[in-house]
Amino acid sequence: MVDYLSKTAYIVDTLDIFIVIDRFMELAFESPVTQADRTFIKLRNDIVEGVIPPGSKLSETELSTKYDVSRAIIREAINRLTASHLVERKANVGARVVTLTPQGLIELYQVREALEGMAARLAAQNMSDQDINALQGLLNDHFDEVKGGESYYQEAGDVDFHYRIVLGSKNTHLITVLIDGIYHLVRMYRVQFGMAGPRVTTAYDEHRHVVQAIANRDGELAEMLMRRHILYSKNNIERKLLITSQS
Amino acid sequence: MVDYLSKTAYIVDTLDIFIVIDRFMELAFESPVTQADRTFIKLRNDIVEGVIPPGSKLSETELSTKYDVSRAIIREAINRLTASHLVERKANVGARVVTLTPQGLIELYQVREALEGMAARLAAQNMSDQDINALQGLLNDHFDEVKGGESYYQEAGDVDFHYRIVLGSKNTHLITVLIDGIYHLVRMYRVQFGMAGPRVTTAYDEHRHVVQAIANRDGELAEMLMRRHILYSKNNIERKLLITSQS
DNA sequence: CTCTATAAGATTGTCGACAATCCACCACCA
DNA sequence: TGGTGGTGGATTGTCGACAATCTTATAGAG
Repeated sequence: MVDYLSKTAYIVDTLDIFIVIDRFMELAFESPVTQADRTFIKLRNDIVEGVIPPGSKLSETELSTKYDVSRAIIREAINRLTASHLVERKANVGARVVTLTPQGLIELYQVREALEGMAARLAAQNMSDQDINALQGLLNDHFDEVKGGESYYQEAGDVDFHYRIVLGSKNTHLITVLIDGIYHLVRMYRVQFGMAGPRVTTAYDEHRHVVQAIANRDGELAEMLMRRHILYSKNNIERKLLITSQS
Repeated sequence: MVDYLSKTAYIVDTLDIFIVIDRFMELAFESPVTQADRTFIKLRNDIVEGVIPPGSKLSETELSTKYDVSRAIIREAINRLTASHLVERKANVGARVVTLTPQGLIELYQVREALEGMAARLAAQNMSDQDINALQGLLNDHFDEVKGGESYYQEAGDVDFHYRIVLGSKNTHLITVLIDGIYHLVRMYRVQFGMAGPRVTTAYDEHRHVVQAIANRDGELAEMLMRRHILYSKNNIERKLLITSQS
């Protein structure tokens, strides 16, 4: 039998389809094996989706009955959520879901600008030609959707785009900080402040330019364009916040 | 009695000295209250200092006897270390101290460049005049040391300098990611690869320029200078790595 | 001799109970 | 009435034991 396995890639055989997952994609796909893993993911989702609203107290005993697991598991889940900045814990007092503020959202986007800018720079240097082709293909699919008037671009396509570039940086720290730290918070803000909003077409063009720079292996330009892209997103969101707070 | 307390600052009364600590400095000073806190800090220190060498297996039972606490506490400590990227854990198998590679060090510095660059930009915008004065005072003290030939600048002064600017950004995420995530890893690399090295005078000048840009409230320049400073550090370290690996 | 399957041992995952701490309430006093 | 101190209840922190899983050693088959 052929040895498909190596140190940097392994094969998943599902329904006769072979999928190659390199060691960086592993960081994006969390595969829960233990019960604490599953509970952590459930809890995180309930927090991000607002089922458990911001500022709520997370009682360990209460949650342990609600999710039907022991308190130890809830404790571990809460600890992980604390590391993700989704909850804050005070010793001997308890944990609360973070409260969201416009200022907090701005700070989040400042970190994104720095990290994703660097990610784009590194992606231009480290992505394989194959990955870049796939990324361009993704954008073409998006183009059809945008032209066809379907504008669910933001929610799915935008995430996909940013993920690919971040993974393309091949920088472990960059990837983990963004994917299992910051992105969940961003999603939480999106849900809570109710912004699935448009900004479809311009964002699409910005994505195109970033990919073009990466394809040209121009890291410096890729970083600049990505930073602008995120800055525009931030400004766009700030404008919406002003509008909704006025009404 | 006068109310010294407020939402953003509180007072520590020690030996008749009043120290004002704002909510950002809290993020740098970890005050262990629970036993898990103390064990976490001890374990982390032993890992960073090399008492527990890279790649070691962290047996929960073994550590629980060694540090004289229950296994639950060791587990929590290990979980936190995992969040700090100092150890890696595999479900049902165990945790190991991370192994250090030149490539890993480069990736760390890439993240530092992005985040601390942004920190400098934000510091130029958010630091108080008072903080900036204190920072300049710090540099003057350093100058006397450098001139006096004492070159322990790197280890203490350098850390102090970078901490102040990061805290000056007033960005919670930036601060926590760097201070309780990345800096410990950087220190671990320093210890393990044995580099307390010089590069004193040039680094000092670079620090001066960064502070000058911040004092001028020129965020863009401050970011550029900080990024260059870190890039030079990285190149310097890479050169040393080459030399030591040759000999 | 190599490879596979099984079983023993050891390690991690999970649980419920006990201890330590905090918080709100209430009585008491100036 | 306002403040102070103590007490009871509830919540978190810590522990040891049991269950589930992986690893290693061993025996057997091809």
